[in-house]
Parts: sequence; structure tokens; C-alpha cells
Amino acid sequence: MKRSSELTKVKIAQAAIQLFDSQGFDGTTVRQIARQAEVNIALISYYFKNKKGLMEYIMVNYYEGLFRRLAKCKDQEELDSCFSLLAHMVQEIINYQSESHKITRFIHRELSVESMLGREIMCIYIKQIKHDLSSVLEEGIILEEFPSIHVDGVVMNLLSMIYFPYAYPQILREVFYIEPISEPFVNQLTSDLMDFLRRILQPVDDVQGEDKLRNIKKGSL
Amino acid sequence: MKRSSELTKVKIAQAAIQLFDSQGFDGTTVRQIARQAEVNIALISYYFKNKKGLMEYIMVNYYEGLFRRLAKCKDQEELDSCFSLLAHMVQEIINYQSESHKITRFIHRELSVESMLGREIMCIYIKQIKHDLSSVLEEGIILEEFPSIHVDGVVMNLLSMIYFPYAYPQILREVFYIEPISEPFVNQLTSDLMDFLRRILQPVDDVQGEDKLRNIKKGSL
DNA sequence: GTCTATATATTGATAGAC
DNA sequence: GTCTATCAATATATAGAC
Repeated sequence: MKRSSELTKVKIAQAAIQLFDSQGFDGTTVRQIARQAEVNIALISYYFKNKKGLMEYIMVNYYEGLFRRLAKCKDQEELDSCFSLLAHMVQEIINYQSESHKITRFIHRELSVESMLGREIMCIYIKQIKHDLSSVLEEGIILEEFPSIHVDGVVMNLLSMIYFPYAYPQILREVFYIEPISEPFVNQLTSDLMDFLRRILQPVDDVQGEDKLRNIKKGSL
Repeated sequence: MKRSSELTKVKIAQAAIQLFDSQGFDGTTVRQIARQAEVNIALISYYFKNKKGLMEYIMVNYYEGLFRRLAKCKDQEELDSCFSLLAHMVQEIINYQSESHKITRFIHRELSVESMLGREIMCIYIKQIKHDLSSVLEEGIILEEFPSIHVDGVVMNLLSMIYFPYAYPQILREVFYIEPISEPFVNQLTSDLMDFLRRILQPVDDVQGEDKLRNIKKGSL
């Protein structure tokens, strides 16, 4: 493998990400990708077999990166509270989505199409995310850190709110006049989700002044 | 206009909805639509000018139907509390999405593609939905029925949770083992959203207690 | 209003030279 | 590893007969 080859491969992948994001998979041609990447069309088949293989490569890469981050999260927080671990995991997912916002939107769009690949992604990766979040909630319930809530329902609400801004960034931009990729918004979203979790997971005896202040504080979104 | 013409038009639209939903707009060909509708290919151009015109027709129809329902909602509830009106609007949106789940998923997917039409849909219809929900919240704040919450944030959270199950029905099916179109789920989602609203919109002077929520509950069905 | 036939363009993918 | 040239398939859209 020549030194230039890795660069070519990366250039193709980056061009594909950009185009898949804005036009969708079926709306993008291999010719457009080659032009954008400034490489010859034949090299796409050479490196990724075909257009679908290129998409698969991008998707798998994305989720492997996400789970590396979530794994790190778990290692660092093992000794702390379940709430703190959960909070860090949510924050990590949001950060990752924001950093890779183009792939995030593209994957979520393509996930909503009926296809073999979409079903595989769901049964592997989305299930894993659900499992990771559920585990922490369930452990917190067992340890009596959390009340006995409906875990699946909470996870679904979490995913709804985590995914929305990065699946529909233009809605945020053109309807709410918010830039979803900006650091302020990432912080705001994270803090909103913390509030949501606190409201649901707060034990009866654990009302703290800090939390109350934070609840009042929201309003800068 | 012959009697058969309206039927043909409907058959084409229904076939398109079915195929756009499962394969996406760019992933569907006019030949497939004609075959599925059991009409001649040329009739698609005849009735809708072209493929894009067909999509536009479906989208506009969808949102006009939704706003007819929301308008009815407002008329019926004018004399009741803001919470009750808000609850009914949320429920109406969920019901509509469930009844037209194929168009709902298709529109939301296509909305996430960078295109002229997508931007128009957002600036007209999504903005309108946001405005309708915001208005009720703002009125409730003025009438001191609601505390002074951050309206845009609440609306965004609402939309996140309302859209998610119908944008990604397969995630619910294959990861959560829930059928998003079923009546039980529709009721569950509605009731979850009511709980969410109650938690956020609880008046300031309302001392937190188990039975206090029942006072507000009169607003729900 | 419906059809056949066709024009025109574009698609993804690759064989074979370098 | 990279390129040119090209194939075969498929796309949308329409002109004109009925």
C-alpha cells in the first residue's frame, strides 16, 4: 500500500460524507464523490468495492468511534454515582454527534429507509446504545440511587431528545434560530438533559439547593 | 374531468406514499410507482407534472390536513385551560402522525435533505407548528396558569418526543419491541407527554405532593 | 384520459493500459 | 495505485396515436 493510498481513501470518504449528508445516499452519484474528492472515479470501486461499501465503511467507522468513547466513559466513572456515569455518557454521545454532525444526520436519515443495512445497524449499534444506557439506569435502581422508573421509556425519551437536533439541524437553524453545532448549544442541550434526568431520577430525600438553582437557570437556549 | 381520473390520481398518490416511505424519494422510480398503482407511467406526468410535483402534492396535502385538525382543536377548547388546549393539540398531532405514519416518516426523512422544497416546508409548516404550540404556552404564562418557563426549549423538547417514534418506527419495533402505530402506544406516548408537560408547567405555588397532580389532570382526556 | 414508443441523459461499475 | 474508455442498465419525461 503506497503512502498516497491512505490519503486517497480518506479523501473519498470525506467527500462522500459531505455529499451523503447534504443530498442523501441515493441522491449522490459516485461521479460527484470522485469530483469532490478530486480523485478518479474508478478508485471508489478500488477502495470500497462499490457505493454501498463506501457507505458501510463510513457507518461502521462512526459507531466504532462512538463506542470507544462510551467505553472510556465507563472506565473513568466506575467508582462514582450512577447518575454521574449516565450524565457523562449522555454528554459523550452529544459531543460525538456534534463533532461528527454530518455523518450523524446522514446515518439517521438512512436508518429510516427500509433496507438490509439499516436493519443491521439497528440490531447491532442502536441496540447497544440502548443497552448501555439501560444498564446504568437499572444498576441505579438496584442500588436505590434511582426510584423504580420505567427504564425503556426513559431511554426512549433520552434518545428522542439527543437525536432530534442532529437529525434536523435545519429545523433548529431556520425555525428556532439556533446553531446546533455551536458549543453553547451543545452545553445547553446537555444541561437540559441533565435537568430532565434529575426530575425523573431524583429520590424523594435528595433535594439539593444546587439542583433548584439549575432548574431556574434554564432560559438561555 | 372524468370519473376515473380522480381515482387514478389517488391510486398514484397512494402508491407513491407507500414507496417513498419504504425506499425514499430518490430511491423510488416513477416506473415503480406506476407499476404499484397499476396505471401507465405517462399518467404521473399528466397529473403531477413530474416526480417532484407528486412529492409536493403529498406533502402539502399532509400539512393542510394537520392544520385543519389543529384549527378544530383550538375552536373546541377556547374556553378551557391552556394546559387542556395544549394537551389536545399534542394529542392531535400524535394521532395524525399515527394515522398518516407513512407520509410522516417520508416527510421527516426528506426534510433532512438539503433542498429548496425542504427549506420551504420548514419555513411554512414547521414554523407554523412551532408558533401554534408557543402561543398556547405564552398565553398560559401571561394568564399565570404556567410558570415563566423557556418556551422555545419546551417546544423543542415536545417536537423531539413527538417526532421520534414516527421518524424511526423500526427503532421502536426492533430495539424497544413496541409497535408505534398501535393504539396502546399512541395512548402511552400521549400520556408520557402529558406527564412531561405537567412536570414542567406545574405552577410555582403548587407544593410538590403526590395528589396535587390530579388537579391539573382534568385537562387530559 | 390513457396509451405506446421513444428521446435523451445519467447511472454504477469495470477491463485493460500505464 | 491510478487512469481512460466504455458498457449495459436504468432514469425521467414527452410526443403523438387513440
